[in-house]
Amino acid sequence: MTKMSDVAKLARVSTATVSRFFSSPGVLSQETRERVEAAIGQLDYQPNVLARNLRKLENRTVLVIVPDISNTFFSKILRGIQLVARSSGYKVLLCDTENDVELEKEYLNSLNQRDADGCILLTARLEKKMIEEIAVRYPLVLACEYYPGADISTVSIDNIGSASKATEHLISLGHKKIVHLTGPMNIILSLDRLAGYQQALLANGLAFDASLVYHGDFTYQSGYYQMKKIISQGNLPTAVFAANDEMAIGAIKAIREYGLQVPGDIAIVGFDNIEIASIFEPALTTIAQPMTEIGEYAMNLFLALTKDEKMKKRRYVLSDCLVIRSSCGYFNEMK
Amino acid sequence: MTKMSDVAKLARVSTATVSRFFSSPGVLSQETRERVEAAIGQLDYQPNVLARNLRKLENRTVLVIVPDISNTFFSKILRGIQLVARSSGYKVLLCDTENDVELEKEYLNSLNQRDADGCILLTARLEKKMIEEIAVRYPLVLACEYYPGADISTVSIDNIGSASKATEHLISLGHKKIVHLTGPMNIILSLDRLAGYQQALLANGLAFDASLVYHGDFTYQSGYYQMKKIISQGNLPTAVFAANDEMAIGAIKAIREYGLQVPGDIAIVGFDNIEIASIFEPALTTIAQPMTEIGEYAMNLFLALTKDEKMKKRRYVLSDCLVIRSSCGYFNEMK
DNA sequence: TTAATATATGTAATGGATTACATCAGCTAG
DNA sequence: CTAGCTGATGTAATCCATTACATATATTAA
Repeated sequence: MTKMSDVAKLARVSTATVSRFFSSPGVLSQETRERVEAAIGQLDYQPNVLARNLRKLENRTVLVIVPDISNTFFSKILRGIQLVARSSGYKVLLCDTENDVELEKEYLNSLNQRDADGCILLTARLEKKMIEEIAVRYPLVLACEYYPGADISTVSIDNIGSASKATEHLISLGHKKIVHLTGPMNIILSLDRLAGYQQALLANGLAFDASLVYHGDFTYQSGYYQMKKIISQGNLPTAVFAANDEMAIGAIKAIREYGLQVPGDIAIVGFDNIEIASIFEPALTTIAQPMTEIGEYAMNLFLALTKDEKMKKRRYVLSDCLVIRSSCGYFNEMK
Repeated sequence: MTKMSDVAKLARVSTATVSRFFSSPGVLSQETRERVEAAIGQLDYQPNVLARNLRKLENRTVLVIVPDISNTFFSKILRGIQLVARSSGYKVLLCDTENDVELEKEYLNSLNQRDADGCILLTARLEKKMIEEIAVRYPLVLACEYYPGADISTVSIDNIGSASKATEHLISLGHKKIVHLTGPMNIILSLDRLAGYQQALLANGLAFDASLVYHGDFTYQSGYYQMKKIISQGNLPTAVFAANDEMAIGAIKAIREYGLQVPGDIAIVGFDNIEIASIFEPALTTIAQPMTEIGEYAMNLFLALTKDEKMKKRRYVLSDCLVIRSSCGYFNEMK
């Protein structure tokens, strides 16, 4: 493998000059620059990143911790991260935790070995204190989720507001008995969506009934089984607000298995607007999160933290929107 | 950040000894080992991977080039790769090309800068010759796809055989006019599935009719639009074999929009068995690929190549199976 | 003309772990 | 008692690019 000294020798300059050719070509005289360029071309030289990394004590890599890559919601965010990463010469180290908190911890520890310069977390199940400590030592950005009151850079949407918006949509269609299918209750995002649901009920003079809240874990399966449970208990709601699209789709499947119609018998609203939401039948009314954009913001925040150690932490709240399709009968009502 | 020499000083040994504590603790005397261990604990020392990488000229990283992470088929394979990677101390550098061949080339080039020790390709759109050249210099594994006649380690299923199996299933149900929705025709996998389709027709005395072959690109959208085209042309088939599940689902959506039934009017078989295949209605009959396993095999092959430069290239063909659900009316026929 | 400044390039230390080789103590065999 | 070996540890070169500092030359100001 050709190294810098080979290029230097061929171009009759020092390695310092070759190095400058890459980092600040402007300072070289035109003649030298051309000689170095020719030597590089002739030897097909490419700098060894390993050596550069050691010298600079950085490695232009961002650890991205994802709870579940097979969820398209996260993979779209990843795509946004990667987009920005690539254009600024950063690499993306993928860590799929499969929802395992221990793995999350393990991967975060690899920061100490300098496997990456910092990280972007798409999940936040570890104790706040632990994350805060890491954020002091390394650039760290939280996307989608957040820790209330923590001094950590964050990108997300207003989960409370949008959950409320989704619920109000159902209320505006005349629904009074609305079930909420939550995500895992150990993450803030699920709590926020539940809070938004409650808020919408109260704002519209409906009583909050804890027995209408069922807990899922964001998988199709949990939506399916929780919905079966609801139906088999016989206390049928007229609408369901699911905390994500997967669960909404699982719920629809369960409803259909009991010979009921969506939205005829039960209306459904989801959350996230993953691709299948528009393709599934009935097409899902849902809250559209700007997934790629969340990823882009997260990576940009990360880069900012990298450059400016003492940067004040920022919290971005991106706007989402309610996408009305057919799963809650809006169009039927309009007829 | 504590370094090895700090530990060495505290333990009153040389850095060589500390290094040996990690690489071959057995050679140290028990007393030394304990002293070093204590010093490490006291200073909370973790070796700097950057330095180790430079010295060893490796970085325990595998580049994984994925055509589309938001396709759950690929994300499951990624999961398999990551599983094995983690247990053998390797990191996964993610490169989503979004089906862009230029990006594929760009990412592969980063091997020359030692960003990774080698790579696993889940796509193979570049010229065979180029890939072969890279495979000579770095460990390289192809998963899912392959280049005919190339000396490259590969993991895949028998696409011809399974496409044939899928088509024969339709034939066995009495279908004679079967449309095939292909993937992009510049990849071998699509060609193989087409070949399997033809093979099944011929083996069963049905003529191959090129006008029944429509080209998609593995997206929902392409399945949807191609199917609309087919129907609007009026020359209706009784069955469709789609080269992947996304297109199959898109096709079903189109069929329904024309007021037709699946499987009543048109039966459908997909390919891959992504998660939504079992949840969608009608649930999709499809070829189940062992996705996680493909990933695991690929990573294991990669590791083998890493250890043994001169290893003979291997080609693994994993077994798949036809999962019969309701999209082609098998169960109806049984009644 | 000389001092001061700008421009271009080189010298060599540096980042932190790894490892070939050297050393030394203690032991065994002849 | 000595040559030869084993086991434990140290010394120092090495991986390769970066960069603070030094040097040399050309240019400008006074």
